[in-house]
Amino acid sequence: MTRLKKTPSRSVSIEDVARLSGVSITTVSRVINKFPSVKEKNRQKVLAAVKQLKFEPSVFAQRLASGKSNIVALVIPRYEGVFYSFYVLELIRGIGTLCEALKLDLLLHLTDACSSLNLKGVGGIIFADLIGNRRQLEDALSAGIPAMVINNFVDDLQVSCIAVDNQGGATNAVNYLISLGHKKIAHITGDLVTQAAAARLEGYKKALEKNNIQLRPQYIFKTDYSRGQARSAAEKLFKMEEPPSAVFVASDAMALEVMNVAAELGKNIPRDLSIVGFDDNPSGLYGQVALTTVRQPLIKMAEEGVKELERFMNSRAPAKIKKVFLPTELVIRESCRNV
Amino acid sequence: MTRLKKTPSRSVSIEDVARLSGVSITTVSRVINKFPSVKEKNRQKVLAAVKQLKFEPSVFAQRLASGKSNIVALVIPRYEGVFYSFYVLELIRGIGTLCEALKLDLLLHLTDACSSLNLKGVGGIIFADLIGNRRQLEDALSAGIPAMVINNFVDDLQVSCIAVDNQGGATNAVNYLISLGHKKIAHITGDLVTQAAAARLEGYKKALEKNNIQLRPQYIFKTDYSRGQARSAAEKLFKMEEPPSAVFVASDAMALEVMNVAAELGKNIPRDLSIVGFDDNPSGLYGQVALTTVRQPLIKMAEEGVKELERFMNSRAPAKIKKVFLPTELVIRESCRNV
DNA sequence: CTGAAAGCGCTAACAA
DNA sequence: TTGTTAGCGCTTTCAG
Repeated sequence: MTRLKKTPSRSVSIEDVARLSGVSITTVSRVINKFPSVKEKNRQKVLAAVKQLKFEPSVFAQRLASGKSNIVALVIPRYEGVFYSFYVLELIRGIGTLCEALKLDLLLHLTDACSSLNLKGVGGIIFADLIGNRRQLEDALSAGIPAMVINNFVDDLQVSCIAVDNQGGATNAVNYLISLGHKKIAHITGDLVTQAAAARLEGYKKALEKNNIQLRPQYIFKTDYSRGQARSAAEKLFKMEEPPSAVFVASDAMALEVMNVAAELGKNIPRDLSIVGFDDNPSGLYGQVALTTVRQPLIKMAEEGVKELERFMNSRAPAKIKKVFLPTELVIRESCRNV
Repeated sequence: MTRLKKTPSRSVSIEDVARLSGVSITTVSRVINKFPSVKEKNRQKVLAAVKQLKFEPSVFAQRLASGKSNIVALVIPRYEGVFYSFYVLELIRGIGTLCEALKLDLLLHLTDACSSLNLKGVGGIIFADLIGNRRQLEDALSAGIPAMVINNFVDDLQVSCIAVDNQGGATNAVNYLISLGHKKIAHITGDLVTQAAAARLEGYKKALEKNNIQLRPQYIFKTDYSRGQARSAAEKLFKMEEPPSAVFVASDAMALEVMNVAAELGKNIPRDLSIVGFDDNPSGLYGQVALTTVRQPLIKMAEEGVKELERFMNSRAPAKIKKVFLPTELVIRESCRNV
């Protein structure tokens, strides 16, 4: 642990500022906290002293005295595979950038499900996904700490959440393929331990059902979101006696891998296979044929999550709980064709 | 800002524990901080009370009173493109996981170069890369805050750093190609604003020079690490009147894109082109032909960085500065052939 | 080995 | 509009 103050040169405190500017400590505090009641002249004196002394208030003292915290903890379950996904980084990026702007301290917790978080001192918590770590969420809730869940719809707990409408997105994607005349539509799932992947599978099924297309179990390939498993799935798919004419893939990264396999097998996209991905990962634009995909508003989800949490943190009364689904958008590019 | 304590039920403090266990506050504090001098019997009483009351010390009070902080700030420059790289996520993962284990609070700062960090209260800072934000580092240093730089070798500042031997890695890669008989070796660079990409280019040049192979400027393709630019580079490369027989690519992601382009053009890897990447990104394993690459110890770099920083934070005396290069490892797989 | 007392730097009533 | 006075919850001399 580092000593914050060196023994000889104590760092400047609010008292030094008060002395230099000739007002009381309280007044300095008021200026710092932007109380409107301070006389302009004093404000100026204090501000000048602050600048001259390069004073920065001690956050610890502030938090101790006020009982307030502007620390936001972001909890990411460290399950196998999260770290090879497009979305975690997008989420971190979105949350990190907004916290930076809002002057919130972002505490990153990569937890496994069983460890318990040190909740004391954090002002609010954002749970990114919920994979085996519901207990951590329940702990936070029962400790009365403002909490938010993103990328996961939680309907059985009193907590705000903001998730992507994965099922709707998947349904749209498959409906689109159907509208193009496809009947033999496969699906390469993500890791079904995640809510998102499960919902996409559900959406796929719904779309087929609504259109009276019989579901063929052999057209569903379960994976863990990895490129490796996407590759095996694609290889099997192309080898089927009755191969599908289209496939809806649960992530762009996997969809790209399917395209690679196709290229290696001498298949043409979209002539031999129409493909729709999910994510709107920029990588999808770079291939020879641009990938049609479902855009999910990750950055928006991250930002809304932070804003909503901040609302909680600032409201004296327990804020109203909101559970929202963010819509997706089908981005039609070149990887599908009419049949 | 959230109130940490509800008005009615004050959270349990050290005083409650002292009262319940019948000793002084001081003794409780000693037990918490594992002072050896407490009588075993008292220790037990205190520990029992702590458990019964579910007491957790307030980190703010601790920090305020002791002047110590176990907060580690991770500063990542938010420059265009970092967030599409393999390495940032690896770094976050490595650092996050270790901090979790070491009970250090990880504060994530995605900064732009010009904003100044709120350094007050952090116990130590890790700078991941240094891109336009040297001033932030200098500020930290002159504020006397323990700091570390990772993924960037800094030789003109009194600061410990731990970087990957990118130049050596690149040289090895190119030497390997040369040993296979290649003379016409191209290089697709990364974003030369990063030290890593610049060093890899340097290593490429060194290897050619040492082997008396004349450098051909038209064989060097500058990119920003994006797949898009890798694609254009690859397309140009294949169209050259005298195309190279091998290419050293500054990242695996880009190398994979080169392979995609090759497949689309009906070229075979490694028959028509030998490829070496950089990163040992797991994606490199999934293609039809596994990518030969240079493995860089990202997780190790992250972990060493945290450990080194902790050493700083714990030593009263200014710790000795270390500047280290971590070696890379050439991972030979299937994407290169003899000529 | 233990405890009393003095802060750490700031905020928040309450007066003035 | 401003200042006085208590703390916030813990650590740390310094006596005992």
